[in-house]
Amino acid sequence: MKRSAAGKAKGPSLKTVALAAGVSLTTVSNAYNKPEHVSDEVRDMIFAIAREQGYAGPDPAARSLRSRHSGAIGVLFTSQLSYAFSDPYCVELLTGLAEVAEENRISVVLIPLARRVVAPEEEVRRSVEAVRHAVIDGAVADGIDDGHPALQVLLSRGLPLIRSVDNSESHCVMIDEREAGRSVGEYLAGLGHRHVAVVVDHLHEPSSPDEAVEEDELFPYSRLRLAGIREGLAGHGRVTVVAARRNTAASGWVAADAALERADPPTAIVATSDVLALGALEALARRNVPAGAGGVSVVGFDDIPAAAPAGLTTVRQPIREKGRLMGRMLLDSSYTQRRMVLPTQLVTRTSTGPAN
Amino acid sequence: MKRSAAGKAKGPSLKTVALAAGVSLTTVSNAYNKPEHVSDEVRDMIFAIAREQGYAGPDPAARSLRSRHSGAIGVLFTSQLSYAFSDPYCVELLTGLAEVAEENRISVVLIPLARRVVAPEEEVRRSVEAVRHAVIDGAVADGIDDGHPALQVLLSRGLPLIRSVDNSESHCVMIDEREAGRSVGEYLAGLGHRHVAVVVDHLHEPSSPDEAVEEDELFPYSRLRLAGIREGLAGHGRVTVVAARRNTAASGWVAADAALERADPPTAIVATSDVLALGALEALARRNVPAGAGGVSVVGFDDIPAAAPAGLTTVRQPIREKGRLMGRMLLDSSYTQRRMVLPTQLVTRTSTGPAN
DNA sequence: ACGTTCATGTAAAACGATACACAAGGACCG
DNA sequence: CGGTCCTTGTGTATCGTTTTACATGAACGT
Repeated sequence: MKRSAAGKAKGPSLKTVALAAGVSLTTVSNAYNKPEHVSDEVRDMIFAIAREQGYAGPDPAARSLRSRHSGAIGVLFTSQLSYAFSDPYCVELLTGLAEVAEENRISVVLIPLARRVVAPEEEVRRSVEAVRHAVIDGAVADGIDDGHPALQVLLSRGLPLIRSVDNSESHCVMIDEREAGRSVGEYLAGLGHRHVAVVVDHLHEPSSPDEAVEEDELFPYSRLRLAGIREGLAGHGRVTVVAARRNTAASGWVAADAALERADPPTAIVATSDVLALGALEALARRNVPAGAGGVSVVGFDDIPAAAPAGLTTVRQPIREKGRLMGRMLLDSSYTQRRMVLPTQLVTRTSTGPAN
Repeated sequence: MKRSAAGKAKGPSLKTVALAAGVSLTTVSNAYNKPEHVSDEVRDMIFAIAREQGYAGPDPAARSLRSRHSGAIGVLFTSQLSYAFSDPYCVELLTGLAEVAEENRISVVLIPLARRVVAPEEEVRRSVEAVRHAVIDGAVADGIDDGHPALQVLLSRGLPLIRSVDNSESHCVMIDEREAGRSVGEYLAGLGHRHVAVVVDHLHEPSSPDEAVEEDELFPYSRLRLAGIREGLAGHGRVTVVAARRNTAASGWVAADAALERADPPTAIVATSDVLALGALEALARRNVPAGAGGVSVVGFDDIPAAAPAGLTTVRQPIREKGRLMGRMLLDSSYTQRRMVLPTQLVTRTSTGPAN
């Protein structure tokens, strides 16, 4: 098994295999990609020689370059990957997307994005690079605000993009965020609530929950939900906005606690996500204030799996289905639809009741 | 803004930009990749022309082909992606890995693998294809049994691979699964348990929990844990093995229930994962049998986040740290270590107590 | 004034595969 | 027997970069 050490020791390639097999480049390529175009004998012979040379099949990068597609799609996150996995909403969406990707035999590339508004220049540059370098055929971006430079790059690369916010320019799968908020406002107004605290998920991290909230800097969905809530309350009640530092139960706890601490505490707390709302429930529990009837009402959004066990009233949206649809819209060319609005539904549980 | 329609309408490329800017290909390339090698003036000019042409920067596939690296690593799962996200162990591991990937500005490609032993031929072929086509610089494979064809492909592609099972041939970050099992066996023996049911996560789906379990077909970790448990009991007690169809609480419930239904019910149930163990707790609750002292003891493995709230006795392993280390071993070239064994620790909670 | 270094920039050769157009030899058909 | 397919293959031209090695002129110390 001695090997001649002459010549440069380059790895095996289609060429070396073709040479050894005495067939053309194309034939070897076909053996891998279009087995039906090559006779069984020749194909087996080629594979045997490939194995012998330690050739693992066509190089994916070269294939992608030449064929102009890669068999992978990207998922853009507004946050760190490491955080995304702890967000039930993200996980659920990703699950739906992954289902479709699997059906289509496509793999999924996770790409974290910096938060545009506040991220240090460096962060943004970094996420643009990530998108620039990603070998993908398209992407899904959830909850990323318009004009994030990374989206621009994606678009100018000519890649299809599916989003979850309303935008006439790109395809999207969305819910009517504002309407969802309104249903909550109306519901609370109907229960007699006159002062509602809204815990919002903030784009940047405010130094304290008391800091005035710049509504420009909210995530698109937070802004719309907040607007909807105000609309739904329609003058029946006033709103105090409290910012959470991050979309975690702990942050929700802190923010809700600050609201309850006020001289004029609210009779209801709405959080722009269930995770925050669960934190608010925690805040109430620690203060021995009951949630719902006879105490302070709490409402969330999304109806993540943990909401029901906690008795949390929330606005349900079909998260997993949303992920699936985004995937289909991206991968299934028979989907001609450009824009899809999914239904939402207020699910009342024990965390809400009439105002005290 | 009329455009000459002559010539083929190909997209912009380094070449078109270089031509329009009156500089060489290399210079344009450098403007993107080695900004310090190009004067500010020229660079800005190049970017301006690029923007004008709608050029989004060097093509990732071509870059990968030429430079021989892609800025992405793969994660191989034994299961469907859609399922992996609902497995707390996976999520935790992924989180750790993602942290490191982010630090290194590397993106993560999710690649599902078919279960080798039983998967239909087609499934295996499909997962091998997925690995073949993935544009990655290396991969992490957790809990995948030796000799899975996809691993072979990866290896013959010459990609670095980090695994979580003991194998002298490849780098790995692991725990001493057997020892972990033994600690449970010894613990239960010490508590006086003489009959222990072990709920194992099975590679294939047995038709019923009563079916004889082929230990060859267990996941590597299940097999080792089971062996460890036997060793720990060391003749003080006997073991009944029950197979769960999948690694979910529901399956754990069914399997545990079957064990409890026996003529000679066990006094303790060990499950090879916390998820299964939580299902076992559920089974006890439904039967109004207390868990732990005065009832049936339940032990799990891994100490996932949900274990503590449930009072589940379990063998803790530093899952997230494991993910981080796998990532570092793959990405940080200063990590020369080939093999790393992480500590485990039996964490006793309320789900265990003396045998009745 | 001379060699050395630095800052810029250039030219040409890979990188490894797939698409496209076409060819040889049978089979088939009327 | 001539034409038309079908099967199995073959060459060759790209795909769009990065690399490697080299060129140019200015700056600089001695």
